[in-house]
Amino acid sequence: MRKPCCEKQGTNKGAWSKQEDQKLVDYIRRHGEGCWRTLPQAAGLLRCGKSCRLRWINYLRPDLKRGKFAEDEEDLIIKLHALLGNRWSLIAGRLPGRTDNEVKNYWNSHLRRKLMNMGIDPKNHRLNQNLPRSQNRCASGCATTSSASKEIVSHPLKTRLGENDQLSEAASCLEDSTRCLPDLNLDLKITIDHSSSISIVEEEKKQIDESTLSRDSECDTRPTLLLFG
DNA sequence: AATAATGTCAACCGCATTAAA
DNA sequence: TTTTAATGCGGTTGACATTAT
Repeated sequence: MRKPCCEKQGTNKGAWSKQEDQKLVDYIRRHGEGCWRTLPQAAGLLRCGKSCRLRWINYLRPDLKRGKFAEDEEDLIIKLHALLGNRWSLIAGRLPGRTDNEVKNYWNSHLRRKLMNMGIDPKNHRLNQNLPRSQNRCASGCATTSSASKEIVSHPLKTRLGENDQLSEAASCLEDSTRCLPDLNLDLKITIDHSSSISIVEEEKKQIDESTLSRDSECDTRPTLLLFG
């Protein structure tokens, strides 16, 4: 049996009080982030380190944006989800001031339903076959209206058994979309306002692909895709 | 006005991954 | 190389708010 992450006896749970927040913020301002295990005691908090970390990352960090998601942020989340699946921390990493928890909650409460209403399966970003084509729009951002020009370069996507099935499904969906949605420009290269977002995504996908390829290198008929918003 | 249903979001839990010994 | 502890991540839960009946 695995030990608990930290001593749980006598620790508080549930919502944080203002005083607790203040103690945590003060401590991190003085000593910086890290060493979450010892932080609670050092900061005079009756919380487990995990709880402190989560509170800081999701709520107290000064660089958090909070508030309503902008339309271009929505677009980006949808596109990144199509590429990366439920890798919320990766997705959130491309949205300055947003946390993985926030992105995940927003996806589950807003975007998922939005896609479903558009006749799109939010799991794999495929068009729902039951709806007439005129009602089907591409999930990967092309049905949105953001004015910002965007680029998503998808690296070769391949199936990794189990956890990454979503990736390959999304990839094949994107591939399909070139055929079924001729108005979608999947040619190559546009720029994006989210500064370095795409190049970093590209890098991360490369890493995913590399680990994928190292497992099954026999197949190399992989599409290179690029989406326009 | 009261109650039920539904939505939202902060926080927790358990597993996976990484780093250190 | 193996073991162990710390940290990170995604799924899930539960409290509270809002909307519908």
